[in-house]
Order: sequence, then C-alpha cells, then structure tokens
Amino acid sequence: MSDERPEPGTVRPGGRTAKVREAVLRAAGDALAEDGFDRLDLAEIARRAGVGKTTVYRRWGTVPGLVADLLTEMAEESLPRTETGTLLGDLTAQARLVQSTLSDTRQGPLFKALITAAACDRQTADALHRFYRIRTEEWAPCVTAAIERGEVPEGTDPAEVIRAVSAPLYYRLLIGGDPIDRAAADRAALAAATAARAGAFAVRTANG
Amino acid sequence: MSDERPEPGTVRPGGRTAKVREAVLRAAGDALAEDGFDRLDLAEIARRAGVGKTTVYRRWGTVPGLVADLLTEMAEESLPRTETGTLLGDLTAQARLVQSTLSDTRQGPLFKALITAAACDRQTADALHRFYRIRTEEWAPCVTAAIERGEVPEGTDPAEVIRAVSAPLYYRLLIGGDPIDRAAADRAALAAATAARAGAFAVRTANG
DNA sequence: CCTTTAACGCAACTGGAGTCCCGTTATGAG
DNA sequence: CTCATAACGGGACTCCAGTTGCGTTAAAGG
Repeated sequence: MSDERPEPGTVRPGGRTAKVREAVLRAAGDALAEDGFDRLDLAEIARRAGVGKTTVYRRWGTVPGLVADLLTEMAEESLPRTETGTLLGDLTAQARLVQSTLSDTRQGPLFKALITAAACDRQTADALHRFYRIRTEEWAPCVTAAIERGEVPEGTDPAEVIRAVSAPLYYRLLIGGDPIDRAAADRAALAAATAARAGAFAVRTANG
Repeated sequence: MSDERPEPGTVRPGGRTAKVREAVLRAAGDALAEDGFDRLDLAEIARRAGVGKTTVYRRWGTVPGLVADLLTEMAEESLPRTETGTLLGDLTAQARLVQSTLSDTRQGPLFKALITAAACDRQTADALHRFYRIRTEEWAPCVTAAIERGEVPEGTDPAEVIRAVSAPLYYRLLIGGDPIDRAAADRAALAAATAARAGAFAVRTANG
C-alpha cells in the first residue's frame, strides 16, 4: 500500500528515453494532423516513430494521455511577439498569427485534433487550458501597454481582450466552417480593439 | 451496376420505423451528454433505446453518422427570439440564451460532444454547419433592424455580428475552460454591440 | 382481409486495438 | 570497468466493437 511507482521515463531520462519521447511526440503530431483524433491508433504511431508499441502503451497508455504530453511539450516553445505601438496594430498582428496557424495545412487540423482530444478527456483539457493560458499571458502585455498609453480604460482585463481576438477564428475552425482568411482576422482584431477602447472589457466598478 | 438502394428508413417510414428513430436519437443525445463522443458505443445506445444493435448499425453505421442525423433533427426545432428594441438588448438576450445552454448540465456536454464529432467527420461537420447557419439566420433580423434604425452602419454583416456574440462563449467551452457565466455573456454582447455600432463588421467599401 | 417485403432482432462470428510475458538493451551509480 | 535495473522490443493472447446470416414482425398496397 505504498509503492506509487514513478511515471516511466522520469527516473532515467537519459539519451534513449528522451529520443523515444521526441520521436513519439513528433509522430503523434503528424498522425493527429493527417488522420484526426478519433482515427488515431497508438500502434500506428509506434510504427511511425520506429518504436515498439508496448513502449507507447506503457508510457502514455491512451490517446488522450499522449496528446496531453504533446500539449505540455508545445507549451514550452514560445512565439515571438510584435510591438507596433498601437493596440489595433498589435491585435492585428496577433489575429494574423492565429489565422495563419489555423489555416495552415498541418497546424489547422492539428489544433482541431488537440481541442477535440481535450473535449474527451479531463487530463488533456487541463493541458490545453495551461497551453492557452500561457499563450494568452504572452500576448497580454500589448493590452497592458495600451492601458498605460491611455488608449484603453483602466480596469480592462487584458486576457479577455486577447481571447476576444482569437475566439471568432476558432469559432470558424470548429463550428461555422467559414474560411479563416485574412479579412476574418483583421475584422476580429478591429472588433476587439474597438470594444476594448470603448471599455467593454473593463470590470464593472461602481461608476455613475 | 444500377441498384443504388435507398437509405434504410426512407421507403417505409411508418410508425415502427419512426419510433425507432426517435428512441435512438433520444438515447444518442443522452449518451453523448453523459459519456462524451469518444466513449460512445452504438450497442449501448441500442440497449438504452430498447432496440436491436443490428438496427442501429444498419441505419446509421457509425457514431458520426448517427450524430449527423441527430443534428439534422435538432436543426428542425426552432427557438423563439426576443425583441427588445435595441441592439444591445437583443444581443444580450442572445448571449444569455447561449450561456444558459452551454452551462446546462445536459446541453453543455451535449454541444461539446456534437462539435467534437463534427471535427472528426466531414458529413457531421456539414450537418453542424447547417445547424449553426440556421440558428444564425434566426438571430440575424435583430441586426438588420438595428441597421434600419440607424443604430449600426449600412453594410454591416448581420451574421458576423451574431457569431461575434457566440464565439467567446464557445471559446470558453472548448478551449479556455473559464466558467461560462452571465458576466461573460453580457461582456460578449456588449463587445459585439459596441464593435458593430462603430462599424467593425461593415464591409470595407471605398470610403475616404 | 391477404400478400409482399421493408425493417427489425437475435445469436454466432470476426478482426484488430489494447494487454501481458519475458528476454534484451543501455543508463547511471559506485 | 562492473553491476543493478529502468526502459525498450517482439510476439502471443484477450476481449469486445462492429459484421453477418437468417428467421420474425409489421408497414403499405390491393
């Protein structure tokens, strides 16, 4: 009633173990982008990665478990952020980055599959939330700067503005099915910037 | 090389066939809401519906196929729309309706599962797009009315405004994981109304 | 009411995703 | 360098989602 054995791969994370993880996560990303979440077969991923299927089942167990690990990996690599000097400029840059990611032949289906996996499994959902919380925090400073410039009212929630830019694009990816083009990105950025300047994302303090 | 046989259930759609469809779709909705898309078993649905599993496999074949039919059914039942006289009022009513749906114990998981299924299957995705196109068109008149009142610039795309209201709430459901509360709904409606009044959803005509 | 056959239901069957056993490799400590 | 064992790999095995065959029930037409 004591031996909680450590996760495989944590005790001896030397060369081979790390190479296996890298190869499997890479193969998982490829397979997710090509086939989607539901058609995923761990044996197929093992084959792609040049690894025994027993290894994949032992270390990750299930498809959602593997996806969760992939998301943790993805959360660690960071993207450079642009600084244009205006809120609209910064938000447009963000929207276009999201747009080019979601309309990319590999990344679009991959993100769709990641979100799908998260909808099916709690652990994966937590990993996804962490991933987007990090991304949101990376972009938040451009709103903070706008507040300091006086472009946007005090009390505005930066994260809420950032999410407002992305949301319409993800809506298209997952629900509406409409094309995710540059016009859609620019419109999302403009709408978010306009609403932010008007104070739509400010906390409702007692103001007369 | 000729006999394209008709879809089962279309030739003789009398009492029994209709009852079976109703019971199966009902059971499918329950199972989706409770277990989610990936844990779905057609045999389990057959058991719940009090129907032979062969019947379910023969008429719908796969889980996405069944979900697509469920979406078609759901698209036919319509929701009443409120008219408050102002764009913000109408959009707030819409946002709160979406909010109460997505935070409902049954409907929230159900919609998450429906969107997940659509992400995995083309036929289901088409059904989902039709469903939301219909819902969007049902709400669009409140934007059209705002244009006629002069509250919103000419050339504003009504559907785009409606989607802008829903998008942040679906983003929370599927991606961010933040709670879908009334404050979020009201903020989404306020942001969309503000952006719409400022012309953020108007087509970019040649204006100096 | 009688006939035809679409659609259903039961039960046996199948294939492949996921598990288990055990021998092999190579990491990290002394 | 040597040893103990974490981690990997191949292959046999299990179990159940999905298929198939065939007899039964009940729409639809006359």
